[in-house]
Amino acid sequence: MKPVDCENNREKRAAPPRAVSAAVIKRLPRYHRYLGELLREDRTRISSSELSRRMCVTASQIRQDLNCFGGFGQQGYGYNVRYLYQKIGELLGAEEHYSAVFVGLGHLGHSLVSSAMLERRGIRKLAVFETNPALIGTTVAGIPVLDSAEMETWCREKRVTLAILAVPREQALPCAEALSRAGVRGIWNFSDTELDLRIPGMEIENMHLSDSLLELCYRMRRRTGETT
Amino acid sequence: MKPVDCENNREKRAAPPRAVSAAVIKRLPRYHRYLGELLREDRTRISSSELSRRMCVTASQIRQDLNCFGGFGQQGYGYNVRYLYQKIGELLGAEEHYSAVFVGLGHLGHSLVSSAMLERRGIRKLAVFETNPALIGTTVAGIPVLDSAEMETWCREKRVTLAILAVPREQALPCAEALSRAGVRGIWNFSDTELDLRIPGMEIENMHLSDSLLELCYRMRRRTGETT
DNA sequence: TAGATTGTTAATCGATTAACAATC
DNA sequence: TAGATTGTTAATCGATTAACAATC
Repeated sequence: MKPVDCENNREKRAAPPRAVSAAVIKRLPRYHRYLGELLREDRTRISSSELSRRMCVTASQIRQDLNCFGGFGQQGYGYNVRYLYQKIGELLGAEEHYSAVFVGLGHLGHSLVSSAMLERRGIRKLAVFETNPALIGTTVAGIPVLDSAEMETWCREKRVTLAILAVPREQALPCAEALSRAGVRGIWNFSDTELDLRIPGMEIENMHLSDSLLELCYRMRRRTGETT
Repeated sequence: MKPVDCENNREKRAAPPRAVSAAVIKRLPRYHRYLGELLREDRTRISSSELSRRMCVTASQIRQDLNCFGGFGQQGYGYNVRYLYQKIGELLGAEEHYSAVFVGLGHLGHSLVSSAMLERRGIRKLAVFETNPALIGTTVAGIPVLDSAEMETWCREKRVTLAILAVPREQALPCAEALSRAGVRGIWNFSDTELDLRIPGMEIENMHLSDSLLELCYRMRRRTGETT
């Protein structure tokens, strides 16, 4: 596609600085992780080539990726570790202070509620929703367990933006729809089904544990096969 | 790279039927999941075009992907659901009956031990390893909790092939190395660090929960940004 | 200034899609 | 046989890598 040379064009470019591909976005958290490590090692600067060796990617790719978001580096010097970490963190919305609820308190749900990861990302854990009456009214890791029946109204009132979904497959879609109606904007989905395409306007990240395990099994088998 | 036309070439081709790309492999579990769904709906046959509509991919891609492993379909008919499900299941090693151990009994480790997913894939859960003396000697979901100090010897003796790693970051690498020495062939890694490149000869599948969460946060922020 | 290293454009590579001949 | 749909080759597209001019 050739750039049409009308005046508006310049404006358009400014707002969304050209669409960033999904491949690049998927790599951002990894950059963030490695920069965090460098920070812990008290490194102040790093070049794309040194980082590339650490991360086992090409230096070209690092420079190309980072440049999607603007010039974070400095010619002849490299990248300032703290600054770059900070910038990527901002891109990732690590400092947005989202409000989150959990849906489903099985083993997995329980462990996610108890995890410190969300706070570390500045996410507030407001409540857990469950259908089991034996659990409603209790607290888990200091978070109140509420009745799923109240979920939609409650989330709308509290302006919840993020939900962590760990319910059985059958309940996943109805739950997601209720969350969508309540104005929730993102779902981190641990239920073993896909919601992606069925709920327009909702950002969904599917954590398919079993897909991941199957992929591992495939690679293990393939490797054995090689020796045969 | 041009194929060198020596006699050996033919033989080489036969054994690994041409390398299958990582992109294709990553898609296999998803095909398996959708076929499982069709099976539950008692569908006997499906065409690539109908499946493509369901899965929101192109029919071309489906046919191309499946053909990496041989002709599973039939011209003019499509694919037999049960047969295809079975075949992909075999590819994924769903029926290999691997022996697995768990390492680390934090919240996440606990929920993984308690999950029924592994049995469903025909994987045997043999033991959990922990350093906390208060937990050693107990059982979780019927699985004995053993002392991590015994891990290497124990795994070698029992010919463990798969380990599920859910330990703090610092312990991840030493654990993985011990497992490698014990002859374990694959690690499903839930610790927040990468092992990939440091342990040759071991298949590793990293489940980076926090990377996944960060990616979701990025997309949520981006979407809000669009409206601005 | 000279050396280093980025930002960015051009070349390469691989993956996806389209097209169609083979065949059930 | 005619219709449908795969298997497979060719065309397109996008992502990665290489190269180098800009510049700190």
